[in-house]
Amino acid sequence: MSRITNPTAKRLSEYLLILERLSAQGTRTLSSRELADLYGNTASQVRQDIFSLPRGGESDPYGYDVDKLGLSIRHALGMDALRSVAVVGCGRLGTTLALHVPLEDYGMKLAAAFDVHPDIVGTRLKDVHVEHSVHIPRVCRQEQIELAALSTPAEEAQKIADALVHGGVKGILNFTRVQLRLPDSVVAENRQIVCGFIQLAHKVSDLNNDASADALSDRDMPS
Amino acid sequence: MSRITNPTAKRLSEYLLILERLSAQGTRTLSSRELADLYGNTASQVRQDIFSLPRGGESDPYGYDVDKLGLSIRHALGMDALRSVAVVGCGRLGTTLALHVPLEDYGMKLAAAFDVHPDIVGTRLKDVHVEHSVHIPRVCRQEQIELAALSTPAEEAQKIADALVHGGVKGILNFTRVQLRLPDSVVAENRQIVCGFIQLAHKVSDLNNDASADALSDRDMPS
DNA sequence: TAGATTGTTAATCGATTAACAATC
DNA sequence: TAGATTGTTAATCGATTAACAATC
Repeated sequence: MSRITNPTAKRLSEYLLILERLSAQGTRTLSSRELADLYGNTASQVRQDIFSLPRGGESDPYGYDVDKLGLSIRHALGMDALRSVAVVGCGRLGTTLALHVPLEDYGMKLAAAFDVHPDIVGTRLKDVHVEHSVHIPRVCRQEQIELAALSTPAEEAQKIADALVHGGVKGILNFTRVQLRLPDSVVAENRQIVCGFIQLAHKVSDLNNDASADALSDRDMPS
Repeated sequence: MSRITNPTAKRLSEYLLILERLSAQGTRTLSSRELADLYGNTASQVRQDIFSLPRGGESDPYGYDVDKLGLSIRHALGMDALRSVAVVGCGRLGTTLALHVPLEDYGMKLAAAFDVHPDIVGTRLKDVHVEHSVHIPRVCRQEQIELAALSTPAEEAQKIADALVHGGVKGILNFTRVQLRLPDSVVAENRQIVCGFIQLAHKVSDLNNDASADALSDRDMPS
């Protein structure tokens, strides 16, 4: 069914943030070119991405309706559902995830939280009480948890992941620095923050190289 | 120069985490197949990625030396440098970034932190004092900040980004939900956490669709 | 109408996978 | 040696870009 590839899904989720901002500012309509300029890609790619949505965008020579396009994206990306999410590892990062990520706005809700530390177990995070990680399989089944964010120390990560799988969790957003071994029926999305910094640093050096290469070729081949 | 494409750089940074873990566990050597199994891709892709490193891996029919390969990756990704990093927006997320991301292990160091809140300005984060965001341009120049993590509220994000650009910052790791407008000489890497959850949810539905499609075709075409 | 814009197909580009000779 | 493994080139696959008829 959903023939939305991963690169396209990534961009669609980011378009959605842009569309919401525009909508809040009162913009009713925009063209593929305008969205491309805001996002930093090409109008052609924007149209191709929208073309992959089951419902397309809107009308012909007036561009897209901001709100309708947003709804199309939500629908296509499965945000009509209400998926239950657990946060495992309620240290600084886990707490941040639980408190500051607006899951409710995107078809998800925080439905459980786990930790092993006695000072943290029993405290409250938003609408849930932090339970001990030994209860992961039971509570996940009870609450029908579908997705989990993993923000434990590296040492526990694989064991916790195994427990989540036992609990019937289908997707893990992995912030730990270990590569999880999971059955084929469960997907992980890696979000090691340090890798973000590394990739950024590489992009910056790349930019410098390009720039000096350009300068060089400008020198070598005078127009 | 650096003909390392972005997909390859992403994987290399993740290989590096795996290699460090193996090294700590005492593994001295591994083959492209072993790394592929751990990472979840193909041996061919691992070899292709390593082939793109200026220094290759190591020796012939014995696989790669774990530590040397790690060093090669570090070198290729520019971690020999010591890049100065600033965190802007020292709320929960910013504090987490400053305190828990092991920048020092990857050729970076926290060299400045900024916020606008009176209660936060003047406090200490690791080795730096949090300064008021109005001082961003000056302090960034002083401290030669190259990279910044942006974890402010959405409303301030663009203004802060402009200030960072004025301060000579070359790369921004953007955790805010706004798409930054930046000159061509500055790169951004978007890390909106909510998009991570959305993409994970999409992957999960995709998996379900595949599974039911498989079941269907199993039914339709008996072997 | 003329101009702008989409939807969609075709062409190009880049990234992944396959293949295999060389090596130990 | 035989078997395993790399380095590297070639083939395939998928994603991006270009093109353009249809539409208002």
